[in-house]
Amino acid sequence: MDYKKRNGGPFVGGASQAKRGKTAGEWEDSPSQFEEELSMFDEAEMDAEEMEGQAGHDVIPVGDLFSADLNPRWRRPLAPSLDPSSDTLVFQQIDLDYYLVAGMPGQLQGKVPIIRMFGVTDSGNSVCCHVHGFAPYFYVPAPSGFTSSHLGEFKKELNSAVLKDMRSNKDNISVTVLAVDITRKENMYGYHGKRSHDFLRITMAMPRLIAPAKRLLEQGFKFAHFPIQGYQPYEANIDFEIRFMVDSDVVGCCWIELPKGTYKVTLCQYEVDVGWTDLISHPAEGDWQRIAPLRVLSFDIECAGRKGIFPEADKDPVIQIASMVQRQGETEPFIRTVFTLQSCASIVGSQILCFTQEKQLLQSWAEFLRTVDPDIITGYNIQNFDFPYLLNRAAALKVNLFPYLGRVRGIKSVLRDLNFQSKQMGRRENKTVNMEGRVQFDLLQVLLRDYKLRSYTLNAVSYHFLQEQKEDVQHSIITDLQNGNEQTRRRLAVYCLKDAYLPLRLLQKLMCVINYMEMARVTGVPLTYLLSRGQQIKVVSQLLRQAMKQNLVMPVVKTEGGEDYTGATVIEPEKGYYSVPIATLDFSSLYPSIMMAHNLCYTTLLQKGSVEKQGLSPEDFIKTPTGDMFVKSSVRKGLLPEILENLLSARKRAKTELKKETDPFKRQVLDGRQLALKISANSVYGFTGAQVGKLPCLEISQSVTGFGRQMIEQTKQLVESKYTISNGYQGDAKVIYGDTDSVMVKLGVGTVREAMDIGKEAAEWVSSHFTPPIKLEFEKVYYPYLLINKKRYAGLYFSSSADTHEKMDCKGIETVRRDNCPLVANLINTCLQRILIDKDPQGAVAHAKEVISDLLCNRIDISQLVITKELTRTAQEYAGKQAHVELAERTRSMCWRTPFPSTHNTTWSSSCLSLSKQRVSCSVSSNPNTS
DNA sequence: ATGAAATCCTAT
DNA sequence: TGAGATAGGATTTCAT
Repeated sequence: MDYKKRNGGPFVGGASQAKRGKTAGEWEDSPSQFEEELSMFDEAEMDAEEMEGQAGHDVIPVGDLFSADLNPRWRRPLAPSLDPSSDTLVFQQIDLDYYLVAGMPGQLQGKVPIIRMFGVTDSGNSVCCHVHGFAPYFYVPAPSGFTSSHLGEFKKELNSAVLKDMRSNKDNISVTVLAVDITRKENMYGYHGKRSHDFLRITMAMPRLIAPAKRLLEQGFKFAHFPIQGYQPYEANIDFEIRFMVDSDVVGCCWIELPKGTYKVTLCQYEVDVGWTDLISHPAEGDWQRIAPLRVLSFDIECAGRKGIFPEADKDPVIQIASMVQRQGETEPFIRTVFTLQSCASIVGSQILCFTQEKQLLQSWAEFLRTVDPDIITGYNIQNFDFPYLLNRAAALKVNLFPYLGRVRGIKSVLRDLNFQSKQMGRRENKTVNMEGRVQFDLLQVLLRDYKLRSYTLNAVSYHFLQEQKEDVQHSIITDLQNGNEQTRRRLAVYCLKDAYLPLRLLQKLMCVINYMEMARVTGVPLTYLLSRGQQIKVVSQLLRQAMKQNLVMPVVKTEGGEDYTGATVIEPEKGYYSVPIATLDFSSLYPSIMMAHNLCYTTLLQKGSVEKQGLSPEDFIKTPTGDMFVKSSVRKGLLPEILENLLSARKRAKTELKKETDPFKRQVLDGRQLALKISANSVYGFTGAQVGKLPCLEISQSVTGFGRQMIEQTKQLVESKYTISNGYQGDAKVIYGDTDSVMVKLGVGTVREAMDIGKEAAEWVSSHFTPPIKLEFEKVYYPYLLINKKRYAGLYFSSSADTHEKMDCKGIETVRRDNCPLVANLINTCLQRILIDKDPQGAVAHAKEVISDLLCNRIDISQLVITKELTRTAQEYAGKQAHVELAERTRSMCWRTPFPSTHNTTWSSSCLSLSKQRVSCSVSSNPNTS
């Protein structure tokens, strides 16, 4: 039930320590390791391919003009010609949007939406596929007495109401409602005896007309002789892209086939048109799990800022842009270039293009991007810095051909501010740049979403994941390097290249592309949604797909924050130091398995009075611990349990396939898949409890936690009742702690081996008391174990072997918290090691005293105390604020308190852990004068 | 001085 | 116009 990957341990914090700056003159001495790496690429290519008169390390002085023809390798492979009447076209779709065009013949002056899918074929050719004929729609229940004879009147009245509602009608639309049909559907919210009703399916001309039509019908609508009434809308809040994907069974990043004779080619590298019912979507199974050779571009820019001032696009020039391009699945970038302002000495393994005018540099780089035609663009903080800066700079210099960065000719890329806020991530101001057909994969955003780190600077992150760092160039000297000679500019170019290279390496190491693609495939949403939207859309997408099979429709609910509901139980800990093995038993996937075991779903919920109304007998339904009622699966199987079963069985399949698979690339895909499936299963519960959400249902979420509370209590009692001396066991078992889905048990045995054996037996025995698929599993043994408080403990972790511990596991203690400086984390960590590993509490106390005394006597270099109190603050470095660290207060009160009741007055007693009370506090202040 | 409320970040 | 959940410890800030 953890939602986020964790930072490995306390010591990676050192990553934020930059190498000491080199002094001037040291630059030219010896090539850096990175330069050697670059030159290796060059050699590899010299061997691999005949040089096409285009050396990899050329310096090209492009004085005025620039031509993509100079660089044949930038282009995509030549596209074999395609005959729509005899060839099928198969491609992997990676992005999807829609646009409006002047309407079909017969429809005056209106506009219709066309879905546009972008993708890549197996041979690496790009595809832009226009999907015609799909229109947005929503549902309302048909009023009583409604027959097909009323359709015309309803449509006419709604159409004129929507027209009247429009403030202006610039497009001169005359038809807003395209069609109204009667269809049998059932509301998915609540069990009503499987009775379907007449619904009106209202098809609108454009996606943006859905909202006004919905509002008008909701507020009260009158037509023909029917009385004025409000209509409950259904599925009127579904993004058009999702609507299309659900209806045509397309999932994110799946392969699409256009059979021969169904499409036509209109333009260049496979720009095709097809009807929406003609395209074939392949489920991501077997061969269709593969990934096309996507082009991934990573880039970084350098600006010549003024001393101490963060670069401003209207004043400070862009002086270099480094780019690296790699095909997904390959290990090295095949394009490595730097565009520089003024001359620059050559760098083996990369191509340098020098410009005398900044305007030409910018325009040429845009041309370069369009030529390379990347499917995915990455970099570090490109979303909030590089792209906005480039666009603003191009606007300031009036480089009019610059801001066309997408794959659709003529669409200008514009900068917009976007406010994104969620309870999870707080309020975050973001910028966006539209780039049709390309997925922007800003590595900083990925890391902020998926990893909890102490620092998010590129340097720290690279060190953490790659044990590698940036080239050593201080921001403050960039302008000086630019104003020097071609050697100093070369130094800058190497730095810039590395900043483009590191994101590429990280993307590969963390398998971001694969993992995100698998998530898109599993949940059915476009790749871009995964980075720009929250968790809910993924559940909505799955829910709609499952609902459609059963003719169920999803209501639009008004979002209204209500009362919080009760969550999980945390068993009161028996605090203390345990020098005996403690077994830990966990319910695996607790919340998903509760929902499956008890068939909890919107479609099975019995609302007030339903039992009587449906005439249900007590065997037909259950009453949950919170008093809510749901029908059993024998009456109707819920959608959510179905979704969860699919996810978990698919995960099991992926894991068995993973065991068999030997190809490393396919293994990565499978591993990404099983991870995506697990995360997806865990987010279903959160969706039902999200009170400001698309379809909250507190009856479900509070029942889930209610069952959970009951189960953990029962588990405690079962274990303590069976494993007793009177039942022939070595000791009386005692549950000393438990949180949500786990219990820590002192079994009264002396060895890890025994604790494991009894633990396994106990888990199995307890499981038999619960409804499948609920399952309690033995997970690990802690020996010894230090239980400080609720959600705060540490212990040596045994699971695979009874002989050696795998790690020292710390939960909730300062060592894992990022709001402490590393000094405190290190101190506590050392103390814990003394206590748990060396079994020497006096040693721990001695160490703590020593550190404190060193601190008080100024024997500790306070530059060690680089802290990142919160990640937003680190992120601010990108907004230009230099974090200046100072030691505000050396220690607080030096009191030593006894943390445990005197019953535990063992040698442990005066625990060093009380040091957390006197932790060193550092304050971070903004000081622009600091270099 | 003292306690309540707000803030932060973790556990699950 | 888009946002997963609650429990809970430790510390800081604010009000009295």
